[in-house]
Amino acid sequence: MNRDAMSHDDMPIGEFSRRTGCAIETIRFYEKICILPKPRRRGRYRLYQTADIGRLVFVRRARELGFTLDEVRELLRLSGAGAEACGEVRELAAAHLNDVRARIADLKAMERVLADAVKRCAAGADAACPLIETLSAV
Amino acid sequence: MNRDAMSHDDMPIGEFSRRTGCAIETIRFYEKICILPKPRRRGRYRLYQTADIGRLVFVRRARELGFTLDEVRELLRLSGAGAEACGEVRELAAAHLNDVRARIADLKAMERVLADAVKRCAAGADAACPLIETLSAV
DNA sequence: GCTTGAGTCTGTAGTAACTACAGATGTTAC
DNA sequence: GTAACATCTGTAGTTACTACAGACTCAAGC
Repeated sequence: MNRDAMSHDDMPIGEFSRRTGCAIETIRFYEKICILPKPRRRGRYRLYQTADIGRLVFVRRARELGFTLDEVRELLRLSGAGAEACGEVRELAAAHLNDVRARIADLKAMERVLADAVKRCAAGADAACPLIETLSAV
Repeated sequence: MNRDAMSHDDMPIGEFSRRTGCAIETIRFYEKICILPKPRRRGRYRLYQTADIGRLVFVRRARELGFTLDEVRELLRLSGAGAEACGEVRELAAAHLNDVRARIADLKAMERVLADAVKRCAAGADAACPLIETLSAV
């Protein structure tokens, strides 16, 4: 077994994990669902290269922005397609932005109701618990 | 088989579903995980009563406010415990409210980044796609 | 040479809160 | 009688991981 099967640029999954901030299990998971390509191996051990870091960081950032993995797949495809894909990317992002805004609106509605009930509860002016009353059928 | 096993107040799951706005499958699911008690049966068919509606509506409202089913279980327990449980209810709700606010903050951070990237993309002043650039490693 | 510890491997199951069937059985209307 | 509808049980799918179990590999120390 040739030790030089591993070049100076190669790193095992642990280092790849540290350098991308992505958990080892998540890396293997991304490989299984084809978000990341199958890496070279040295025996049964995966070998990653510095150049692979970019793609995984891209994926993690997209996830942090709330894109689903299906959307991330699409973004990865478009990111390799050059400038003419920009319109499609924008459409995807704009749709996702709408989604995010809708979720914010939903959460704000929850917040209003909760904050009001907690406040009334803390004030203690009500006979029954205002929170339980809010939830109970009238 | 006595048809009067069903009293005038009894309803089958379909009507219970319509009157609570909760899907039939969800009702059976709630029963399985003990959010709802096992109802009486007429043969193999479930029978619900008008009085059962309140509990399910309570559950659905709590869910709409973003409480988890574990929290809902707790709320149900506390709602039967009378006025002295009010403090516990408030604590639970206040913790959940914090959670909701944290999620709003996360989503707003996403919104800012996305909105900015979409705007720059639409302006078209950049050479590369600003959205892809945002996601790519620097 | 042997052990110990760290790192990695595969594969499976668990999480949350449903949702969507398949395939059987029961009830109602005509 | 038969067709249409309602209900039944049980299982599997969804999302994006996370957490093992149990095996294997490798380098360092004695």
